[in-house]
Amino acid sequence: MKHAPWKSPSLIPHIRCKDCPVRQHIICANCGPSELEKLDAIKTNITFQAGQTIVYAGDKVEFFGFVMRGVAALSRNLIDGRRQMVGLLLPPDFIGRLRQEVSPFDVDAVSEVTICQFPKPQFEALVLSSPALERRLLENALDELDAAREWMLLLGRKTAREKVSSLLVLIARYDAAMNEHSPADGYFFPVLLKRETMAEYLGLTIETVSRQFSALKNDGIIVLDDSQHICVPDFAMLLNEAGDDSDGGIIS
Amino acid sequence: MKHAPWKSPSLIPHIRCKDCPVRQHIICANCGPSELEKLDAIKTNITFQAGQTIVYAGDKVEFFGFVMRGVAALSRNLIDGRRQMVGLLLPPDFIGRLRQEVSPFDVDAVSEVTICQFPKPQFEALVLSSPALERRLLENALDELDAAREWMLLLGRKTAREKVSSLLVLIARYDAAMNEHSPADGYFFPVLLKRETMAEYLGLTIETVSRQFSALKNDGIIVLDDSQHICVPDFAMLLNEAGDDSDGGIIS
DNA sequence: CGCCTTTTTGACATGGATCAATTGTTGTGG
DNA sequence: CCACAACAATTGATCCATGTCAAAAAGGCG
Repeated sequence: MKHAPWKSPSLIPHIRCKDCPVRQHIICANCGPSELEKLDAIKTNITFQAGQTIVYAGDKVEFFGFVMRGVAALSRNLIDGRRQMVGLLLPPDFIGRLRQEVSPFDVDAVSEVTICQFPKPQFEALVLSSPALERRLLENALDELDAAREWMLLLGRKTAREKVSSLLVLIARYDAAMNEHSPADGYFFPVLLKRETMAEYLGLTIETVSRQFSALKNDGIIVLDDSQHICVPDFAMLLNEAGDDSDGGIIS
Repeated sequence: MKHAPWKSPSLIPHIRCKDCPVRQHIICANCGPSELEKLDAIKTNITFQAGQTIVYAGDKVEFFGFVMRGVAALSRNLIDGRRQMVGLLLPPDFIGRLRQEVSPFDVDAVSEVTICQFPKPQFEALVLSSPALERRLLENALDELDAAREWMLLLGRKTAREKVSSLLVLIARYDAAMNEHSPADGYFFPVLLKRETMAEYLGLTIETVSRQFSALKNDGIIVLDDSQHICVPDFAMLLNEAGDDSDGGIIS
């Protein structure tokens, strides 16, 4: 992930804000036409390939951006190279930190990612002048905080089997939400992440993740087509393996 | 913690906003005298004893509050009673969630805690009318998010010894900050948390926490007076045990 | 002093990490 | 279409950090 062969990110044709595919869900949702014009004037669209690093931990971050498409991840390292993913960024999450010079995380593209970015000073000015924008940022931050805390429970207390099951539930739900329904029995979906990425997210090793997949398969909880496509015959069984308290909130 | 003997929380004499000890650091920092009057009219001060639960997970939360004094904690449970602390609340952190009915966490008092609370509807109206207040909330949320992510690295990848060392660094820094300086060699401080609470925070068992204290003591990293008071002869040594990347951000 | 809670320590079990080998997959050039 | 290289995933054998169970010490307090 961190050392993928270098390709430069590609500047893609400018997408006008009024034509933005995710505008309804992003910060600019409440902007009027004149504000959209202003945004258009200062933004840039960039696409990164899976595996590319968008920001290195310790880098000075000169921009502020939104994930428009794809999945990005925040990760931190310990001295000896141990690595933990600490956040997933899905549209319309934001990259960058108000009033903070350097990034405390690596930010990298898990899948192909398109971001919409703004020069930091101009974006900060924008935030000051738009309470609606600020409200958006606050709600996004609170959602991410809830997700982070959910994940702390997983990292601190769940077994490997529960961790892997929880991740599958998360992915299934996200995939279903993309298609505007809920995951049901027999649900079939692609996992998109490779074992290494899952391991970084779950605080496990690749080998343990793989073993848990095999175990869940043997126990009939999941059916593996190839290693990236999964069918869940009985969704309640999978949920049960995830170990969550029944009244627990929705994951992410 | 969860089953401490019941005492009712005490309503304490109303502290006027203009006399509030932490006002500079709290959301009301930017309010003028007239706004303070308004706040005074709707707020309540309550104190909880160490071990009392302020909010139970799943409860409907009717108020929105700020920690004025003491330490509170957010925790989540798995079905079988495994328990993980997912956040520490120190002044001026807030309790409650905009636009969210029920609490996903237990909130309980680690030490004696005084909170300043507002009825939810009125507080939400206040937020709508005050961009400064909203800005405060956003910054607080982003700080908590950073802290949560730092902790995810600890939970997912650190060894027991690194976890305990990290916690000691965190506490020493907090204690030092309270006294307006930085922890130096020979720094002496009280830990305030009992082993059980540390274990819940670190994703460990009580026994493992205790063993790591003994090990750190034997290795001369710390000197234990009684089990709650610690001296760090060489702070750099302790930092080294915490395993953080040198360029890593400040914890919490 | 005796009761209760907290902490420490010991003996042992085990889940997941580590090290290593094998198999499967994808892409490339002949 | 095959051969080969690079990568991804699985599986096996072994080790060790941490959990578990149990008992002993150390405080705190009426």
